[in-house]
Amino acid sequence: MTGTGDDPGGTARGGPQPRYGGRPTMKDVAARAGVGLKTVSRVVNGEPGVTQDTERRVRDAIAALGFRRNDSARILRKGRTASVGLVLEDLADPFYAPLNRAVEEVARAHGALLINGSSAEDADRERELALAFCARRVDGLIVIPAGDDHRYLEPEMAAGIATVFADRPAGRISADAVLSDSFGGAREGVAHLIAHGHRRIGFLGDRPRIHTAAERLRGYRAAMAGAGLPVDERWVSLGPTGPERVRAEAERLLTGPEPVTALFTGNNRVTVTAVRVIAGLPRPVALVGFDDLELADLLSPGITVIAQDPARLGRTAAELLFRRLEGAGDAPRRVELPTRLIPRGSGELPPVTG
Amino acid sequence: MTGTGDDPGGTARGGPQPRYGGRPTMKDVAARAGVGLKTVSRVVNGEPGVTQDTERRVRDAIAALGFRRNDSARILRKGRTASVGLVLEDLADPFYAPLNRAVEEVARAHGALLINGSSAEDADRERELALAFCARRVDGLIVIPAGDDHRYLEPEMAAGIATVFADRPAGRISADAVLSDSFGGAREGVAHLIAHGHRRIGFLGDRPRIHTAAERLRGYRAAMAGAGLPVDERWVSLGPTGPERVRAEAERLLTGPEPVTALFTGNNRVTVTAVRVIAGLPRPVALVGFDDLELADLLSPGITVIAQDPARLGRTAAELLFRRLEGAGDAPRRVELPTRLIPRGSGELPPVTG
DNA sequence: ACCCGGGCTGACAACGTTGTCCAGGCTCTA
DNA sequence: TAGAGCCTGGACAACGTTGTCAGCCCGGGT
Repeated sequence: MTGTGDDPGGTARGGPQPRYGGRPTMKDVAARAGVGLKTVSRVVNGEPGVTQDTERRVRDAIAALGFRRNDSARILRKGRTASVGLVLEDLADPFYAPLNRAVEEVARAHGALLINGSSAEDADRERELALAFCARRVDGLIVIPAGDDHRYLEPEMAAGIATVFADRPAGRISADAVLSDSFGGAREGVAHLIAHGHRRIGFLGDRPRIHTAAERLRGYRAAMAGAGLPVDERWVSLGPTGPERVRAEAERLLTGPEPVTALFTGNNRVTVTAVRVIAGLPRPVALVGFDDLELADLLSPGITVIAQDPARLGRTAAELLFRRLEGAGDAPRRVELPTRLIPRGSGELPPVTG
Repeated sequence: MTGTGDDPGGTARGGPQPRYGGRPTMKDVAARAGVGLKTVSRVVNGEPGVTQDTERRVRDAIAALGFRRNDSARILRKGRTASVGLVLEDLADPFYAPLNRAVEEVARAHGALLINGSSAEDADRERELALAFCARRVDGLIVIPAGDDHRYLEPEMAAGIATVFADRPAGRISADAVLSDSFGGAREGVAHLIAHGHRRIGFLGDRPRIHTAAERLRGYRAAMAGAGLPVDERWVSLGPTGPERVRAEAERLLTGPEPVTALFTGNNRVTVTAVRVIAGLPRPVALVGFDDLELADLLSPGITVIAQDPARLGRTAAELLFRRLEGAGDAPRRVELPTRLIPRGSGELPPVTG
């Protein structure tokens, strides 16, 4: 009898089930409560000017129908979406995940939802995501750049979508950016190795078109130059950070007639691979890595790192974003957050050859 | 002189700039191109029935005004949002981050965006997030439950929002769920310790109202019972997984007159803390942990774990979700994914007392 | 008896898009 | 040359909500 086939009501009890396919609307609630449309709107939004009795009737109707306000319509009408978009490289990366979470917390504190996506270090995909978020009319956008040309965002920013870049600066446009001090951090890390007696230090980093990678390389060179040490270009390896390439490069640097006695690794993925390679060698190799790692203190030796604070990076970027949304209209700002050297053993090993 | 000629190009120069506050709309584009509104819509959506010449005029106008379709309006009109919501415990948790990413990838393959949020293991916050996503009219919802009563989602599900639960089953409603075999995994892990000679095995887990925690405890008891071993209730510690409590409990189990010789830890956070405690002890303590850890193989001894595959969990849940969205209407399904024991050393240590 | 003010309420337009439907002009055929 | 049929383009309503504004009712002041 209650066939699912031609019975429109389907789910609930009897009563005036509205509109076959969809959900009840304020109009339906109004009809059931015997009030006007706008009165329902007032109740739903907690606006004043509704008597207790009317409000009760409306609330009963809402409960009976299972009404929930359609935010799409609300957004269309009001123009603000109370949502921010975040484009990052990889949601699953242990460096970006805390950043993601920090942005979420700030958004939440401002009553906004978070839409996010991974660019997979692909400029086209970054663009595609950012523009999709803009089409959804996010109020603001935080971008961790994969590409190096962000002019495509100019119309959106001009149209009022606040945009903050994080971890890396924007390319070819002027915009807010929140960065870590990659140059200073790398310089400090390499200087630390030099201070422990190393002269032949390898650098394993990401492709130099990535801003942070270029900065870290610059820091490496600055530290070497500052100590009056030459850099053999064969000690420098830049490229994709997949385990295979990094493994091969690490092995190349650490074997052969004149191996390096220490490695500086440019980010967490590279560090992990390098640690695995070193673990397979008979002699100890000093290592300092950029980015902290969970459990880094439990290895023997512990891994000495230049730690960034990804959560702080995200929080700072999000706070700047919301300040912009609240009207701060001064010139684009560039915030640089400090890094911190955490000595744990691997960076304090003396040079060993052979 | 390029083709754009003297026309106001990108952002904002002269020209018929419409509507002071906002962005250009299809109406503005239509006016500028000298065509009807619907023709613009057709061009934007790649619908047939527009001559090349007209299309060019429209595209020029779009470029000149910096028009981008407002997806809020589109969503309102079409009823589908091409977005899915994901409620999980913590975006930054190394277990959930890959799950998040996997859901994103599947959503992307289906042309949908992802909205997500962290419940922080709080039932109210889970509810708040899920309902906020519903108000945005996500097409589907993936929930990693924090609470144990999901009846609040019934109206939404009845109204057509497909919902899949992941990692833990729904409470008090019937719904799709994708789980790991917590019971079997824990039983196997504890049996592994027993097989290596342990008789006094401690269990450090999360609050038992969390389904996975209860299942893992059940697995522990089953393994002990299966070997005919008694369980001293002082060996079992359930509660919040903050480092302080876990540290105190681990120390309690491992010291005193009759300490346990091995630990089974109920999730990645607990494992990490337990490893730190053990590292501070003079004698070796065998350990098997639920959930894999990055670098677990590099510790000495390596950490033996029961590995789940969080990415697969997310992928499976998302695929099931989209199957539902494409119309699969059969009864709620419960998928259980296997776990895998990865022996690395810590689980193979013999019992040592003292 | 009349008017005024304030508190409630509802009718209506608007947000920007898409689906429906019809008009006009063209080509093709008889 | 007229009629049929196709192609292109536009007018209009609808999606569900909120802002504006006007109307109603009631009590109190004149």
